[in-house]
Amino acid sequence: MSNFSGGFLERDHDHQHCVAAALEAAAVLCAERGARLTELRRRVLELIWSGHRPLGAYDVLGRLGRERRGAAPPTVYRALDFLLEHGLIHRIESLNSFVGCAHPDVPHTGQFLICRECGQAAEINEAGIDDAIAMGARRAGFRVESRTIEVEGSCPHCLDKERDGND
Amino acid sequence: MSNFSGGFLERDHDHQHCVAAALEAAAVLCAERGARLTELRRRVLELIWSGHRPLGAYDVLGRLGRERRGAAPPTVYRALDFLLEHGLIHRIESLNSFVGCAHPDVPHTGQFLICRECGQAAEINEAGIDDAIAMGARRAGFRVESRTIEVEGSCPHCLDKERDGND
DNA sequence: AGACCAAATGTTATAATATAACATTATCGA
DNA sequence: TCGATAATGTTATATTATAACATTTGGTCT
Repeated sequence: MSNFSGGFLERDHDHQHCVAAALEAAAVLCAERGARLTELRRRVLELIWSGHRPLGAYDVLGRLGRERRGAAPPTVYRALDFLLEHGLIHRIESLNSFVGCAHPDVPHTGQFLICRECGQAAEINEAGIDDAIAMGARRAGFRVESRTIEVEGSCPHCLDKERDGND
Repeated sequence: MSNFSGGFLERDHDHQHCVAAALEAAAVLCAERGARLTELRRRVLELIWSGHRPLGAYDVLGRLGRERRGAAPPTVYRALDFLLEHGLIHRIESLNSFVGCAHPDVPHTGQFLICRECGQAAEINEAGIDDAIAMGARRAGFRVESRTIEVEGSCPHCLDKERDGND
């Protein structure tokens, strides 16, 4: 599989289905692990999946607040911690925000392409990146425990728009 | 050059010299560019170079505050912005902190190995990483504008200590 | 069912990181 | 020296994140 997750990587993206599939996968995975995907956690995951755009904790809180009284920062951060622990979402360090993971079943650390125009983030899975990091670490005698790989730029869709505006 | 910058990458590290060299390089570079490396900016750069440990803005502020009355967050953030603009420091996204750049003359985006034990960060320059990212981006039709590459783990020095404590 | 325990959530307060907006001071070229 | 511009000072506040303790919920054991 060369394409990995959603957004601008796919030509015809059925987002309804994409969200439903993510929620279903999460349910299955939590059941397998005996982890409790409560209503709150499920709802936070759904909000994060509402777009392929990383969402900040306070964005989530804002949307949640309208429907659940008593929603406060810890409400959201605890749900996010749970989702992170189970690999259901990734944190985007450079944006202080969170995005859904399409392959929570396979342990991995994310590699992200983030569009500065439209804000969408796509997760890729380029073995060469991890290989090259392993190489660099080996040279330095360094033991790798986790990686943060976040690439900013312009997504194909926004590049097209740019060309239409004859750039 | 396989080693790139300081800290645990070098066997015998003369830190006095390392800081002095960085400050001198900054002075030269700013002179060339007609940029003003003021006393404040120079001092902030020096504080950041005080170790190969990324320093938070408020750490810098704390140290600065003792010697300069009227130091406030904007004081520090403005100096940091200047240093970032001129490539004299890098921002470590995953730590919300800042670390000196040993090669400000060569435009590049940093690749960091960050030790969870001792907190030191080393900058490496592994062409294969950028190549692999370029490959992944090309596959996705994505134009790369900047990269965040931060690898967490254990540095050789801390791995040694771990073994001494018969791990 | 009832009692209990642990996990999840609610609630209040506050810590840590970052920026906005406007006032003052320093520097440099004309 | 004057005036423009850049740098810094100052005050206030926005944004992101966590601590600490109270309450509720859900499952388990008898």
